[in-house]
Amino acid sequence: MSERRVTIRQVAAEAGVGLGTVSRVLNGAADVSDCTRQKVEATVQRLGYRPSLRARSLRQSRSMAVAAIVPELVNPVLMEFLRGVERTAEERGYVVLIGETHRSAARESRLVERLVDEGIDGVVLGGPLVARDAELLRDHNVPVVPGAEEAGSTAYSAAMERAQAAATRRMVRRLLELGHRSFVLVIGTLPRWAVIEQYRRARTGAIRTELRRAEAKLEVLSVDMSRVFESCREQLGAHMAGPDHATAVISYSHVLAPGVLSALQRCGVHIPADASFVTFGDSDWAMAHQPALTVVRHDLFAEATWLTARLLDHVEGREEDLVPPAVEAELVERESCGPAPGTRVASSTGSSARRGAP
Amino acid sequence: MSERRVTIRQVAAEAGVGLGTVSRVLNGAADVSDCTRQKVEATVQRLGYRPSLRARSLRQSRSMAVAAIVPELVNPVLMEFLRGVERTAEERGYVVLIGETHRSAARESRLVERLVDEGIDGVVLGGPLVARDAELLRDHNVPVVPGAEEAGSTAYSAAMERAQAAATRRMVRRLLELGHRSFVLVIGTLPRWAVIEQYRRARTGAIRTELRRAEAKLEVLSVDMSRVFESCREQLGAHMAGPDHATAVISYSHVLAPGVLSALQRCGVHIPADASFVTFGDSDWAMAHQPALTVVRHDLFAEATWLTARLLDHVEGREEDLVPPAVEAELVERESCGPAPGTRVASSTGSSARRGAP
DNA sequence: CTGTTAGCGCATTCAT
DNA sequence: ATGAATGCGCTAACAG
Repeated sequence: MSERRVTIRQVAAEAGVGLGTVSRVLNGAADVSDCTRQKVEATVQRLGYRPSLRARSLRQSRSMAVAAIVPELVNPVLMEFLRGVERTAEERGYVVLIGETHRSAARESRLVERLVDEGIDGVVLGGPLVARDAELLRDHNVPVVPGAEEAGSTAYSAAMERAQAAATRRMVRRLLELGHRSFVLVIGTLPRWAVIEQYRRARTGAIRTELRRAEAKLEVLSVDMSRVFESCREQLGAHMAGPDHATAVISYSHVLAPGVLSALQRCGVHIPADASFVTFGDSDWAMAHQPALTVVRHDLFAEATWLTARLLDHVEGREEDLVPPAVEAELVERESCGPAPGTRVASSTGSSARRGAP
Repeated sequence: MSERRVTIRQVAAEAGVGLGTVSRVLNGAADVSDCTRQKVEATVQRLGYRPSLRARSLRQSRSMAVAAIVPELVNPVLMEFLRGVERTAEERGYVVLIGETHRSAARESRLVERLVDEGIDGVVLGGPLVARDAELLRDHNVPVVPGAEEAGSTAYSAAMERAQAAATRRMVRRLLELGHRSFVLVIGTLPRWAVIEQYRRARTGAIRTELRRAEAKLEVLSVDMSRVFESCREQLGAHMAGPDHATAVISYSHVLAPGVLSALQRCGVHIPADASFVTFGDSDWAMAHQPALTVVRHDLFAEATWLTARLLDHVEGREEDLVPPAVEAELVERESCGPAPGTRVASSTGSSARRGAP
């Protein structure tokens, strides 16, 4: 129907009022007479006028858009994160630009530059940024959550790490309690600025500490993320064929789990009879797997929701310093963990069995 | 560092050249002397100047941004779609706005209006749109792929439907060949404008046709998407308890599969001994499941890639009418399908065994 | 080759 | 309460 974009001038002309008046009506300014207001609104309707957000953005230097930067979109766990961002942004009238770095510093830089040039209102991070990009953002006064770890770490990321570490420790202890003494941790090879690097440190640190204390063995296997299945097969095949192979297998990431499970099966390792299995990150599939998978679950959706709300508060000037929510990370025990082969376990104290939907 | 945004004027002033010259250098116009070009570039560097994309957008009425509209982000299959869009958009210098309708008409409308106002360059659809929104887009000359089905359907969606139907038929025939005569199709209850509605029609149509021809029984179970696990348990529990329960279970969607599998297991149904299982949509988890799942796979990533490329070609004026690619949909046979209980099967002709990563 | 002018569509001063 | 002017930062069309 409409040939050319209808502008605010046309509305003004058609309604026989001044240009600014239309603007006032649109923005719900208080001081407009009911008479003119209705006249304008009618004209707006009739002409099918829609204000141009880019003109508005240029004028107000606010774009009502935020960006979510994540390493990759394949990871369902990061999807949860993205969902959380999208949800709260949408609720508050913002759109979200998706930024996938593909774990490439070059792409990340291009992306961040583009976002800055776009005049984005803020960015929420699903993973760490290389220093240069973080600086660029800071130099252009683009708010970022979680905030840069100036002098250590922010209250939020500290809480997050603590939660991760705590759940991880519970997981390891439970495994030790079940008699396991030989562990293998399967981890994806990643560039130095890996997925939510803070988590990584928290997790691996907790595992190492607990295991050292119990004088248990830990082998770390790095698999090639670009060929997870094959790589898992090779690495685990070699390891499990060895004389004293692990009886407890920990998958560092939700995306790794299928590869690890598949490899284990091909090695003829039965879960949980021959070995126990646990992974970070939960999903319906982990629940439906047979046996159902024990996981360390972290509610990234909730986290993203909270972070985004915080970002938008900041953007909108309203600096309510919300207390960080209880960042939840929990051990969900299901069937993939059992006593180490040839072990008799007394009781399963301290286990927090959960089965609810993820 | 930078107090205020540095503009093109400052660069011009600092470099001692005209305003337009800087613009020319920035846009790589041919007719600039090397001398001035270098002078300008140096100044740009020194001042850390970054052109404002919103000003540029306003002027050129092109935003270099496209939107991807999907019903939901939870579905990993739609994620694949989103990945495809993001990938090719990024390659060509566009950013992508994510639009999640949450399967709500109201949200969809808000979203589309916002996108139109934003002056988006185009939108790629991961699901159908309500008529009103499609019109709004059309009225504002926003290109959309897949195109509206004017007078039936576009060449593309026709090809897509054909591919879906063909793979679905192969799947059903294979099941019949294995001796199954009683089927159950588990499907999510959705608003009328469901996920990629075209697929749905293609799939269910193909299933019904094949089954009718073979005089086999089909029961359709609708589960509540908001509580998949519980709903599956109830529905399937009731059905499988009946006297002549199905021996072949088809899950309509990838997100449904975990719920269905879990319910089946709780019913004491062993796969594939007691019943065969197949789902639409593949993933690492489907491969790693025990038994590994037979699936009808459709490469949504490839599809999104192609669609987006086509959209951008259109946006950029270059109207190369690419021939639709061979839209792949294939039956991937794995271990979750076997002969119907009490049946002896001759050979497994016509089966296309595949095991590659998804 | 380069400087100047005129808007893109809007919100925001100012006057009235 | 409202109309008129100013400019957000940029590109395009025009002069020189």
